Amino acid sequence: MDWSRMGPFGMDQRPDFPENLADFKYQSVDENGCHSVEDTMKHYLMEPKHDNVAVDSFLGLGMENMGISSKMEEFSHGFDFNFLPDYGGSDSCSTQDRESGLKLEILEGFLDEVDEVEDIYAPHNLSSIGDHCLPDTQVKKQVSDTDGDPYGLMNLSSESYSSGISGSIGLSEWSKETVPHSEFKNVLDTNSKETLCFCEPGDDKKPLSTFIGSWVGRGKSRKTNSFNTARSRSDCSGGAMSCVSYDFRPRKGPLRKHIHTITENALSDDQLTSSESEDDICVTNTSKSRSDRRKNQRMWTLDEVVKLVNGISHFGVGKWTDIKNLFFRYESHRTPIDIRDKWRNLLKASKHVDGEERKSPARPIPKDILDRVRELASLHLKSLSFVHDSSRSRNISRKKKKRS
DNA sequence: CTTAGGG
DNA sequence: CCCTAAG
Repeated sequence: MDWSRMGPFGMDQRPDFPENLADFKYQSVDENGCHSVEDTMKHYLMEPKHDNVAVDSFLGLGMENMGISSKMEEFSHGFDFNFLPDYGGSDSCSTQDRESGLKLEILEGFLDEVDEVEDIYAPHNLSSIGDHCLPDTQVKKQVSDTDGDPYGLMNLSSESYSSGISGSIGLSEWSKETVPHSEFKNVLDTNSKETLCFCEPGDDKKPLSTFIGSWVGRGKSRKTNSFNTARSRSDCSGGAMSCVSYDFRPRKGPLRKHIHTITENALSDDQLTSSESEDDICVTNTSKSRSDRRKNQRMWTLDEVVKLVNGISHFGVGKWTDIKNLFFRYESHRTPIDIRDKWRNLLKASKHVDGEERKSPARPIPKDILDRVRELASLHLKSLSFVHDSSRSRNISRKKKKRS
């Protein structure tokens, strides 16, 4: 395959591209005049392949302005596309799994049509949990097969962290990044993916009930919001491809009422006993004191921090929504704002390091990560000043034009 | 809606 | 983590 001609997702690997057109047809039966098969298909066929992950935004530097876009090709050659999920189904999923998954997807599609309440999902196939955890070993092997682990990521991941790290990109040292395997899965795999959260280490471990709870969307227009990619790629929330919002964080105001409605309709209370759902249920007093606020606080795991840093080196500083959608898609908490806040804190921490590590923070951030934070920060500043300079030069040239 | 900044 | 104002 000629990878150089492909975007990050590859030609055949659009995450939301239906694998089986015949099956897909069934889904698109539409009585509300939403999407005809043809329309939807056209949509899929015509749209650019990867408007979400622009290669040239990898460095967050607006490289096209720096005149290195011509190098994009050699750039692409440098990529190790191993991090891409295999949508062709050659390794992790048997064809059988895939088919049954698809059929269930169809059923869910119907349910989705019937039920306005935002997407309640059951896993396609619980047995697929194993399948999805399985690539772990391969994944790790890949990492060690490529040139190692410059940021000690492997050390950060516990043994059971099966979403793992599935590849690296052969750029300069600083921009070498890893992309979480689980983040790149097909929409069809959505639920099995949520199961991957089981395997995540640290205090973020989610019990089954959480897992169930997070099938319930947050409601509101967050549907397209938290699933920005869906909106930008094609409006799949309209019918055929159902998109899930995993945002389940409690909110003040009318939204809370909505969540209650959903949960009451969808799940019995004893199913909602996990930490995450508890948050939703318990926090009924709308006016929270400052200490109560902390109840919602979820410590950032090291893995999350790494993901954040990777996300920033991927999209650049400020692309919080992009980072959320790509790297934190299945962290139901962690809104783009949270991510931004964490970055701000990291920045603070990275600046403090040279003085004395004041009061040795409870959860010290590894030095290499802080180094990377600093690197990215300085890079961001550079790009800012670059923008500034270019805009200034533009203005100057405008003035010159005006004169002449 | 998304982001930045302040609390 | 939350709130608000600005693009």
